[in-house]
Amino acid sequence: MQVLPKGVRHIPGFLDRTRQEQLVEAIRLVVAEAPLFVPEMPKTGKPMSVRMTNCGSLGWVTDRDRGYRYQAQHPVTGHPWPAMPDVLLEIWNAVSASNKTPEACLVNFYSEEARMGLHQDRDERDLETAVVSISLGDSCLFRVGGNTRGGQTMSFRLESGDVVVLGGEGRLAFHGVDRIYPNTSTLLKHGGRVNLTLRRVNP
DNA sequence: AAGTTTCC
DNA sequence: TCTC
Repeated sequence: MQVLPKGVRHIPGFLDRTRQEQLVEAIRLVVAEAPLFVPEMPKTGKPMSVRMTNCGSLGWVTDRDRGYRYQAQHPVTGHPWPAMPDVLLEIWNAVSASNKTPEACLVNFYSEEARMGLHQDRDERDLETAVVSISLGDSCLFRVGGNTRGGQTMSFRLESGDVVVLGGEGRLAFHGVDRIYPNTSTLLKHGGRVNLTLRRVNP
């Protein structure tokens, strides 16, 4: 019997099709203003397989020279990130159990081949407020474990419209994306998966 | 180290 | 707090 780690909440089908389409349109506008870029691993400069952008007052970025960080400007255009769409704030308010507002929405685009290795979200100064993750487009195999790298993990499928909340004991759970299942959704005309991660950065 | 790997 |  598969049991999610404590503090990890999977809400299948939280967003209906209309809501998902509303989100896609909002993200389309974000990407038009803040183009997707290829993040680099610290030190090595090795490109990650996802492409990303952000909206909100802060965005998560990484490059060879400066590593993982939050900053207020797009690393390529130098412009401020687009505002957080209201639809994202509504979802945050519904599931985060926080009175604080999210400062960052990281937008990760996964092509068929993209993966995300197991990691913790710990670049935020606020490690108490939950992290909220929204899946759109193609399904993926999501892996989640405990708060140490070597521990037990489990995996399950995430589908378009699902929401995952990492809160409480689950806030620092290791998690990643093992694979994308191509052509499993009609939401995105050109396929692929979009993950939206809402985070509070400052306490 | 959001790196290797767990997928199939 | 800054950096990876």
